[in-house]
Amino acid sequence: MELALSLGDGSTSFRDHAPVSKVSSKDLDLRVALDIADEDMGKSVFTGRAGEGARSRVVFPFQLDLLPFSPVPRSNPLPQLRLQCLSENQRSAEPAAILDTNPFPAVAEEADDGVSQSHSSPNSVMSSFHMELGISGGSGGGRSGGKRDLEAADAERDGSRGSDDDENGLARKKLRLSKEQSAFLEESFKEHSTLNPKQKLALAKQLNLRPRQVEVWFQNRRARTKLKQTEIDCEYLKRYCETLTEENRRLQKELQELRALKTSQPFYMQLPATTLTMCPSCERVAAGLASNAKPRVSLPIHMQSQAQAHKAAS
DNA sequence: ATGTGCAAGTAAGTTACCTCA
DNA sequence: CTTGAGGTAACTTACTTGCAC
Repeated sequence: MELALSLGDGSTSFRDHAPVSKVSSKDLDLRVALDIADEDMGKSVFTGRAGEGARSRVVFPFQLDLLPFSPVPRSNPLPQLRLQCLSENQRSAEPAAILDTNPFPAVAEEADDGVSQSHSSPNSVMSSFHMELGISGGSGGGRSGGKRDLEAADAERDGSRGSDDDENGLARKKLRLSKEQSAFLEESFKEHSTLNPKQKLALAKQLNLRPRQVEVWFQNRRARTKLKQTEIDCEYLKRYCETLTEENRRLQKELQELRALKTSQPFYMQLPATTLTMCPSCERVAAGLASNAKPRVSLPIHMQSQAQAHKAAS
């Protein structure tokens, strides 16, 4: 058993070799797999304008296994996030299946579909979307509505926004997407977490939603993904901290033993440190410890900068 | 080549509605 | 029936980027 432990300096390229760091002991089995094709992907996926092809393809399967004490069973693992920004060609590809159980004709691409789209998802028993007249306040529920120009611009942009609602004095009403609509959007999100206008229109048409609804759904979906990832990161850091604390405790104990050994058996301690190692069964020092042992635990790349900053600060 | 204004896109944060225990 | 919590659709704001001038 090697005792080398480090936060990692980020020099390890996860791209070049198997991105797995593993720590094993009798009470710990922690495995982190990280595959990042673009190191600053965390930013690059969600920034910049979609559909410009600047980033042809970013794939980052993120897998985190925390065993055996993880509260999350392996049968129901934390979500394995696999987000892709597809190339332009892939983006333009039409979804294989068409899901449209709506008896009403799709009018999502129409310029001023606000009212007509109030029929959105009439097939859904879950849907509560209906435009109620006579609710005071114009734009939804006391909202300021101070951005009329922007909303108008948005409406003009994709022919979907609530300006027409406002003009009609219609309050924001919450649409509950049907299971079919949600499932289809989820499938689409798996293929690409951002949409170009063409895809947005196509999805809206297929699902009989307004393009703005599809856009909002993807925005919220990305936010949920990020939130979930943050929770995962937080949980991992927590366990990582516990591991470090435990290792620190063990090293302190070992140090005490070595000091005691030095005073009682000075000849034994004349051996070079590189020949010392630890017996895996009794966890006491023996010969063979590598002085240049590699770090056995490393953080995911996207956490390393934080850890280093923290390290530097302390 | 550089600066500026605009349009379009996104993330982050917030609000409001709906469902359910 | 009421209520509070949680989920989520819709919205606002701030920022970035690309393009035309």
